Amino acid sequence: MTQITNDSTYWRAFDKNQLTHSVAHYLMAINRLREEQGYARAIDVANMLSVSRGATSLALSQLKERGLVKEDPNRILFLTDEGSHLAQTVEHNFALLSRFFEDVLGVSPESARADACKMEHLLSKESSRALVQFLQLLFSGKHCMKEILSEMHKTKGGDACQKPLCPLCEPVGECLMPPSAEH
Amino acid sequence: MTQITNDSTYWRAFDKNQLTHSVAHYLMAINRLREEQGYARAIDVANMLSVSRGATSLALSQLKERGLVKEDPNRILFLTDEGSHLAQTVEHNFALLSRFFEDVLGVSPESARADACKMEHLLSKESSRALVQFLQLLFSGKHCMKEILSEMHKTKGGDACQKPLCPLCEPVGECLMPPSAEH
DNA sequence: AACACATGTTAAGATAACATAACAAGAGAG
DNA sequence: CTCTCTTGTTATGTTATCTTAACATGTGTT
Repeated sequence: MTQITNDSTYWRAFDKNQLTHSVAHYLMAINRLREEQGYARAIDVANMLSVSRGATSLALSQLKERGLVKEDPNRILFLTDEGSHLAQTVEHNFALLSRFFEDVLGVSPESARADACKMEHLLSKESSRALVQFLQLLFSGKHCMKEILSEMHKTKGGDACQKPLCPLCEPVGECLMPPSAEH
Repeated sequence: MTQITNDSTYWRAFDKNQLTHSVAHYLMAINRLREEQGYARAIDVANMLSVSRGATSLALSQLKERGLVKEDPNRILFLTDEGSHLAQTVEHNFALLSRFFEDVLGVSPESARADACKMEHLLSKESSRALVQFLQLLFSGKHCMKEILSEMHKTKGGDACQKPLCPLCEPVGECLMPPSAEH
């Protein structure tokens, strides 16, 4: 019985994510290119993501195999329904998360977007749906929702909690507030 | 001018994260082992994370090089101050995120933990601090905070918004609520 | 002392992403 | 028609993680 606690193998769910950060961005790039310039070629994707043509070529061939991307006879790329659906999901998650970080938590726009970008492809559908509900509620304009939002925006830079831990930190046994030093 | 929009190279901040998902878990494993059984050897870490001894040996030698882990003459592992600090940060982020998902958003415990585990090492300090404040506020017991929480817990499974988009979805131009299909 | 088991290290191979660079193929310029 | 530029593909190398398997070492038992 060497194994005392078991993180077991669960922490590696991360790797087995069907949707990689990089895959998500290839799909979204195709999406955006088609919206913004009407079409997407491999070179356009490479430029938008600032990766080499070689990397793009390899990535796209996998995406074609997986049935997420196709191309027409002139090598114009497009997303299949499945690819399109995935891209949209990730875009929505990005919108939700950055909205939450920026407009609810009051984090700086750059940091909000950076964090959202890192997590956009990791949010489960369940959490995504719940987050939509939550944000709808907060932005419903109701009295106490406004109160919360204004409270968050004025109380910049909270403090660590003291000896009797606050209701948030109490179950953990120590204050969860990170030290204020920057990154 | 092939480059129309620029995600530029910003989306790859993800990769350049000093703290990898796997590094975070090696550090936390050492931490937990020391707490729970008083010491941590490589084999214990391997067992806890369900990875091979080989992988663990390689990972640990990198962590030693980076000055995050050391070992005593009997090969008992311990974290340096820096390693310990990193581990604690990630643990706190996990606690925060899972608390948010489960107790605020009302997501199932498994899903909450899985999502938190994927994102724990990605949350910026800025967002982490803000999230602490926000949760402190929500759990402060104040009148309208209770209202919000109870509202979230009864309105399970919200709906897509209709023609005049709700204040949340309006800036995006489409409803952000994902389809209710599982996964 | 000799063998075996537990633990740690090292080697070789896999996968996912990237880079660079060489090669291929089509399109327009002359 | 040939030359060149653009675009895409392929070959090779790198980094980070993981696996399996072979090797090394120490400790305890007989």
